[in-house]
Formats: sequence, C-alpha cells, structure tokens
Amino acid sequence: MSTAGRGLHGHVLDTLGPEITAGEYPPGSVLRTDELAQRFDVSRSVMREAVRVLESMYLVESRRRVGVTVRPKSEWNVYDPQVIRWRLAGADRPRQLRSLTVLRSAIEPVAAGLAARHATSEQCAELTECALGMVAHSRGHKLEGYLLHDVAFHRVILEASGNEMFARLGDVVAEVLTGRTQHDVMFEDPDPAAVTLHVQVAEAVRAGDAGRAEELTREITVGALQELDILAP
Amino acid sequence: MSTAGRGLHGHVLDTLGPEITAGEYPPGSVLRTDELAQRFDVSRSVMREAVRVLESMYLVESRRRVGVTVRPKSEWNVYDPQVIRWRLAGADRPRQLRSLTVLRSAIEPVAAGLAARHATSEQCAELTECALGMVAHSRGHKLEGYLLHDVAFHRVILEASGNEMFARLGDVVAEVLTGRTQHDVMFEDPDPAAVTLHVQVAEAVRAGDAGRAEELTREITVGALQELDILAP
DNA sequence: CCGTCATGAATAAGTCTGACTTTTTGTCTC
DNA sequence: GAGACAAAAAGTCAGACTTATTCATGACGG
Repeated sequence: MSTAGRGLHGHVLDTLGPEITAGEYPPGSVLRTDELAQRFDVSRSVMREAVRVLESMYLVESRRRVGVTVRPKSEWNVYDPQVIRWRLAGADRPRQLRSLTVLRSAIEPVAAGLAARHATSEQCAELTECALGMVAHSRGHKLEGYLLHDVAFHRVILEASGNEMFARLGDVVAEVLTGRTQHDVMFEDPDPAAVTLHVQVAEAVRAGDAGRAEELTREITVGALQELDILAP
Repeated sequence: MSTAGRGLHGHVLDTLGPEITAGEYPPGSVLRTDELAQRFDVSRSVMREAVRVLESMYLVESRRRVGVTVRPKSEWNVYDPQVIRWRLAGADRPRQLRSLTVLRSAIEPVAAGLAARHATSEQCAELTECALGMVAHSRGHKLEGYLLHDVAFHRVILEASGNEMFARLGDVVAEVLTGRTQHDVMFEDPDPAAVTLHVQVAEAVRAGDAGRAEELTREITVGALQELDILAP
C-alpha cells in the first residue's frame, strides 16, 4: 500500500521520494518547485502539496528565494512508514534492513515481556494459533504460509504489549520478515530451533511468565541478527 | 521548534494538529476542506497543503465526495516528532510520557551496548564530560544545568550506537527528560544513585565493556520507569 | 585601501481566486 | 434489486499577485 492512487501528488511522491531517499540529490541540493512541476507535468498546486509532505518527513526544507533544499540523511524521519518503504525498495536496502533488525532486537523482547502481563485470552489464543501455523508450514517448502503466520505472531506480540509505540512497529517487522523471505536469506525451510522458540514464547505469554517470554524472544532476535551477520564479539 | 512560521499552513497545523491528537474529533469524523479554510481564514490551496501533511501523519484520510475523515488513534504515526510534540502538549501527556519511557527502557540499554563497541574517542570524551557535568550540577538546585548535561549524555549514547534508528530518538528522549524536570517529578536534587550510574556508563563505554554498559543503562531506565510508577511485579 | 553597513533589485516561494473535472455516493425509478 | 441520474466534495489547473530573502551595488567610515 503506497501513496499511488492518492491523486497526482501521490504519483509525484512515488518517484521523487525514492529518488531523494536513495541519495540521488546530495544534501543541500536545491530543487525548484516550478521545474519539478514541469518535470512531472502537474500544476504548481499539486507540486506544492507533494513538497509539503516531503517537508513533513524532514527530507527537504522549503525556503523562500532559495528553493526546496534536500536535508542531510541524519535529519530524515526514518520512522515514517513511507520513508522506510522507499529506502527498503532502494539501493541501501541491506543497510536499512540491518538497522531495523537491530531495532527489533531491542524492542521485541521487552514487548514480549509486557505481553506476558497484559495479553488478553483472545490474544493468547491467536498467539498459539500463529505458532502452530508456523509449525505446520515449517517443512516442505511452504515458506509463504510460514511467513504469514510468522508476521501475524510478531504483530500480536507487539499489539499485546499494550504500548502504542511498540504496536505501531508491527508494519515494520512485517516488512523486515517479508523482505528476508523474498530477497535475502531463507532459501530452504526455516530453522527448526526458531520455530520451537516461537511455540515456547506463546506458552510463556499464556503462562504470564514475563521473564521467560522476554528471554526466549531475545533468542529469536539474536537469531535474526546472526542471519545478517550482525555479531556481538 | 514547531511548524509555526512555516507559512500559513503551518499555523493551521499548529491548531488543527493538537485538536485532532487530543481526540476532539472522534474517529470517523468528517471535516470539510472548505469549512476548515473558512474557519482559519485561509485559501483552499493552503488548507489542502495542511490536510496533505495531516494525511502523511496518518491522522486523517481524504476521500472524494466524503471529505477529510479522522483516523482512529491506532493508525496515527506516533513516531512523527510533530505528533509526539502535539500529544505531549495535550491532555494525554501522562499516557504519552509513559509510552515513551517504556520505549526508552527498551532502546537505551541496547544502544549503550552498541555504543561501547562503536563509540569514537571523541564520543567517549563527550560522554565523560556530560557525566561530570551531571555530577557538578547534582547538588544545590541546579536542575537546569543538570538537565542539559543529562540530555546531552543520552543523545551521545544514541548517536554513538551507530544505528540511525536509535540516533533519531535523541529528540524524543530530550523531550521526555525535559518534560520530567519541568512538569512532573523532580522537585529537588536528582537521585545520587542515578548520577553515579551515568558516570559508570561513561566508564564502561570507554572501556568497551558492552555488557556492563547495557546493564548499567538498564538500571537507569528502570529508575525512570519507577518514577512513573510503571512497575514490573 | 579595505571592511562594514544601507539600499535596492531580482528571485522563487507563498497566497488567493475562480473555473473546471472527476469520483463517489445516495436516491430515484423501473 | 439493478441501473441510471444527480448532487457533493475533493481534485486539478492557470494566472495574477504578494512577500520574504538573498545578492550585488555602492556609500560611508575606519
């Protein structure tokens, strides 16, 4: 689900956004609204709307008499789902994937611990269902079905943590897991140890054992880090 | 630094944004662009730009023939600095502060561990400087100076982690620490134990002892959680 | 002779207005 | 209930105008 279809300004963003996040314009570069409007064959009003959105993502800064200047990467709002998607689609996808995986390794164990305390019985049921689904699809090249349950599992954990900031990372985790399956590693069946860990996490959460849920989830995320050769020597 | 001054659309956002994030319009409420333009006495073009920004924050959704509908809170991009600021300024400030503190408790220990591995000697120097500054301002109602060094300390840690996602949370942490000092707790001098911990973290990072840096930082964040009565029974 | 401080013109964003298009939805009829 | 019609609101465009910012020019004073 991208910005496309959201009108002309969405179409402009779909090409200009990736260009900027890919670093095609060095920081400080100036873009002129009029020129951009010409380039994309849209009116200035539409172009201005697009610029406003880029501005709200801290990708650019619009100043009178000077133009639309591209901000340094360090100022970008890297938590914006749109920005994340653009960068994942671009050249520094590996780098982005590493950053996000490290983020996961920090967040998910804590979220699992909180989930063990706050999860409703419905959420516990969902969790075991997801874990069992992962088991069912763990052998025989059923990666698609496996991924589906894996994503759902982590989404439920983040939701059940009761923390809105964690909950909103569900999409990010989904993106990372999907990306891993489709492009990078994961040619054959998933690691059986990982599958077992998911089942155990579901159990720990249901049992309300926060410490165990946290520790088991930490093992899962350590596995994810190792897959990307992010070591801890 | 808010959106004000960034033109008329910024002014509109400064009032409309807080209203929406404060929950004044229940999810599903419809706002008409023309009416809003009248209310704020701006042209439709300006109002459209403001709506586009709100849309990019997932606060509203604009659909033809129906209007601008307010999205449910669960879909808001709660990592947008602007949204964070608006919510911290509004009624559910305490709730927001708790969410962010929990987030800190997940992120900062991991960041400190990474900092111990990746920090440059300049960053180590900054870190000890900050810690010493905290010590110097820890007695005699010098809360202002203390806060300044505290914020700087955590910023350096997040920066030194080498992870861009962590680094971008510097502003959030600053906001939380500032808010804590100004509004909520902290009437008298800071907890001496906390001060000591910061000094020890600086030492651990300089020594490259990741495990120790992580553990000490975890103690700091646990203290922050306890201040807000976020327990772990 | 050089640095600093007005003055002014050029420039690009910012704003407004009005007319028109397009999509969606609700209703009316068959 | 299916299809046609009409209304409503966002979407788009074009053009004229406003305003802030920057740069260059030149005057003044050191």
